[in-house]
Amino acid sequence: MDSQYDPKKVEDKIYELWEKSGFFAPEAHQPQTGNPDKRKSFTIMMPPPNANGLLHMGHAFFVALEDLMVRYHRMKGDKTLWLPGADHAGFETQVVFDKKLEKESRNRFAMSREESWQEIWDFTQLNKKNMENQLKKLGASCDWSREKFTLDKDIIEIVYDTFEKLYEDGLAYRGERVINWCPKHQTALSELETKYVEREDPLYYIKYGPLTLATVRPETKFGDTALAVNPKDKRYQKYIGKEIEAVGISGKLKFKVIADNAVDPKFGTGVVKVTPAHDLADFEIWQRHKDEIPGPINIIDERGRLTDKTGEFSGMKVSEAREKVAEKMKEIGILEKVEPYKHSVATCYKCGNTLEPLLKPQWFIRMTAAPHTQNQKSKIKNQNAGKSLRDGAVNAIKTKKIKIIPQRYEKVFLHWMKNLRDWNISRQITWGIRIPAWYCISCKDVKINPEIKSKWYVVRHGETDWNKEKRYQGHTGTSLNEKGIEQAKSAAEKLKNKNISLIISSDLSRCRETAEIIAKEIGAEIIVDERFRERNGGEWEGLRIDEILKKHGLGNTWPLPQEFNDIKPDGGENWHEVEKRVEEALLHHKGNHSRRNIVIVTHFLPMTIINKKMKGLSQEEAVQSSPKNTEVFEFTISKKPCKCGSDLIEQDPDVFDTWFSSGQWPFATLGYPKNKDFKDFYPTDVMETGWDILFFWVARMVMLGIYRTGKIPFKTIYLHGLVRDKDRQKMSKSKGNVIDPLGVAEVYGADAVRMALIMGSTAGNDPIISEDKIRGYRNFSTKIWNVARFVMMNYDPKITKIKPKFTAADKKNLKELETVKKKVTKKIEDFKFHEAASTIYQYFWHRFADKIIEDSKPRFNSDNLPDKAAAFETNFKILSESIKILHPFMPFITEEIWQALPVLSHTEEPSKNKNLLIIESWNS
RNA sequence: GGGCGGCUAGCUCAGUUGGUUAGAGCGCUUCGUUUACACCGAAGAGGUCCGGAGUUCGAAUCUUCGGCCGCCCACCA
Repeated sequence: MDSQYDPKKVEDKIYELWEKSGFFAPEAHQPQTGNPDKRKSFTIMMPPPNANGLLHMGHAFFVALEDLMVRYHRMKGDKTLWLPGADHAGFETQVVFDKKLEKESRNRFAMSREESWQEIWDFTQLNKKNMENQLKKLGASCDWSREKFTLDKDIIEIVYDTFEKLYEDGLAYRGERVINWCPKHQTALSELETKYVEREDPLYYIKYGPLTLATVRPETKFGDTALAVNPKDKRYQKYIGKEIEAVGISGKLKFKVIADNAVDPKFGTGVVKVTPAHDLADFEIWQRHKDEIPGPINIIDERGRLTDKTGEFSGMKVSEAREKVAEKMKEIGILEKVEPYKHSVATCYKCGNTLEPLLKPQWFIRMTAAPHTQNQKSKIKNQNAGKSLRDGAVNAIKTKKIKIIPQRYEKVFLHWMKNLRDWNISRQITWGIRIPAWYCISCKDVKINPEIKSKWYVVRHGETDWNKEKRYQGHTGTSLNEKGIEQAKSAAEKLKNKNISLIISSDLSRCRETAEIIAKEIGAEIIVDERFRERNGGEWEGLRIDEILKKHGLGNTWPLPQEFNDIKPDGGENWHEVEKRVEEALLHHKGNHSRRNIVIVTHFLPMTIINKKMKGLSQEEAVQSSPKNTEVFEFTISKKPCKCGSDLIEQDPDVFDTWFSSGQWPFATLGYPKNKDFKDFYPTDVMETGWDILFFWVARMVMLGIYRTGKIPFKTIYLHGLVRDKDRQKMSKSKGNVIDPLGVAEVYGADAVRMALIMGSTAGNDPIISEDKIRGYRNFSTKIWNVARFVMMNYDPKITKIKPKFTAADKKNLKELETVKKKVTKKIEDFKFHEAASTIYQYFWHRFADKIIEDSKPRFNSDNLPDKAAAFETNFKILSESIKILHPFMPFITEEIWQALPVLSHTEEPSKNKNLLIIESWNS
């Protein structure tokens, strides 16, 4: 054995040994005693790291804590499962990806949904792979065979079922509401994703006829629909219910004055303007006074610019418009005064931009309402049935079914629960689980998780030279050019893996060629139907489009004017005739092939017509959405036709808030409700995670877990803090104080990093880590190593066969070891990991190494063999027992030493340990 | 506007239901190579436990008032 322990030489080797043994899986290890079927289970769901980057110290921290518990319970003989996973992390990943695009001067709004999805998918898969390796380097003894990704098929199915159940219970609804909108990321955010920052802004006092009101947002005045005062405010009694006339920027205005309790008479002048489209409070005022005052007027768009309803300010950014509007008000004399004013402004927690309250249809979850039906699917009978999501969770905490460590967070939890608002779960980004809400194309009726009969993909042929030269090409058959062939190939790529068995093509060569290229890729049969031909141009064939337009006295504008469609050229067709045959064909094929996923390869005009027919568009709308070469239109046919008769449906474009799906993690990963794992491991035991996601994640897991399964998702919530540097600063790339856990693990060993994270950190408080500290525990590794070296140096198989004569001190020392073990056990059970760690650290170094071993040294020099044997055996016992106790904290070095220790026997020949330390019994 | 946490050795932190002389690591001082380890050992210096008042035989610990630092929550136009 070398005088110093080299983690680089052993860690990978040891991890491989563990992994190959299969003991990370709960069923692999059967304890020597007791009925294996009656074993207690111990389960931790690993908080799935976001698959959008590398692991940082925070991850290393949870690995240290969770692995400690898991290894301890595994050694205790529990059926121990630590289930690893990765999170697609919707918005977070989208932001990372958007930044990456920005660097490459691209942006997601210019990409198709499929394109950006695929790219993010590849990106996350790569990260996921890296993260798995990193977790292994840190020694995580999780069951890789059960690893889950939040976008796994089975997880998505469970998430969909939950959504459907919520919908049927009346707890999920689509509502038009004022939501927080980030103009940079172009998506709605939940209450939790907003960060309020204190800001000083001008407070404008504006004259509205006889009244004056104070506002920080004069630019929203175009969206005002009323004025409001407090009903008890004596000053304004005479105006309540009356209409007042005011001079506005764009002429005279009339507003009704209403009375609402939300108005604070002490603030400003006690009068507020009501802008229901751009302020949540105002929106709610409007809802209470729907009959009296006009509804919302949208005057700010998704990019944070004023809309065309604002006249000269249209297109301006909000901040710019604010100044301009105020100037104008000053000009016309309605701006009374301006005061500086401190208030908090909602900003995007990611980019810091000011959020715009906008009115948008979104899906919400009711947090405080009881489910209004007990649908057939919910067979769960328990005390939480019929309770709101909130009440179920509150109940679990109050009755201590779920304990939070540290306990003070129970209060925080309950307080947050008290103030819950409905949860917006729609996000307008591509990356995430698409909401399984579908709408009937004609009557917009909502269908959740509808059964889909088939999908139709309508594709336009690739480019021909005539297309390129902008010449009219109706029934003339020309071939694809080189670009056209490439286009057809890329269309084929998009249609791969869609289970398509039939291609219906126009018989014209450019379509047939496109169809053949697609068929070659996806392996479907082709049938031709000449009714899908392009409009016959007759005398126009081969002429340049602009010539044709000129000849008929039509302007050369795009889209082509209606008159163009109505003309019937000599020997050709007009729009109407094409429409007739295309519709006929469509009906025919729908009758015959509606159960199959099919591709129709056709032309510009027939495709426009199909789009019009399928989606019930007006001709004008259809023309607006005309296809480019090889563009694909997708149609979904529902198994069950809508009440209105149509069977075409389209899916909501939005995706779920990430936390909606990860909120179902504990039961979804266990395959609720069918999988045996669910029975075996749910409720899980400990949810170990950071306090910063108590509301985001933990609260949602409690609510959704209870709602869906009727049982709490975990018994104990252990919250850890945020890892900080030695100056108590948050670690961040911009501060340059980030310590890469894998980097330091490489130098000092994963054991040292883990120990450094656990020592001196208590639940709920921020742990402090520095390279010095890690170096300190590397030194401890060396100490352990050398103690083992010393003990084994005195190993002599001949002496071990001699009956040892233990001294009183030996007995006392062995007794003390037992006490230490009991203490460590108790501390672990009580979730006081740092105390457990420091107990064994203290004992091992300053009792065992410094005292017991030192005292034993002279005994090895004597010829008193029974005493020598006793000295060795005492040391050996303390060493091997300490190694065991240290294992959950420092798994690698302890396993390495364990493997080097012989099994002591007074009778038989000594042999190597057969067991791996990870499954050595803690109790014996 | 509510609420939470922290304040203990030069630094970073522990400190169980109130109970001897308040602990550890790092740092500092002196000494030391002996059957492992200098990534070590021995000895040592270093404290008004944020401040005041109270309860108690006894307070770092409980109560109360105040100070500073950090954080969370809340539809302040």
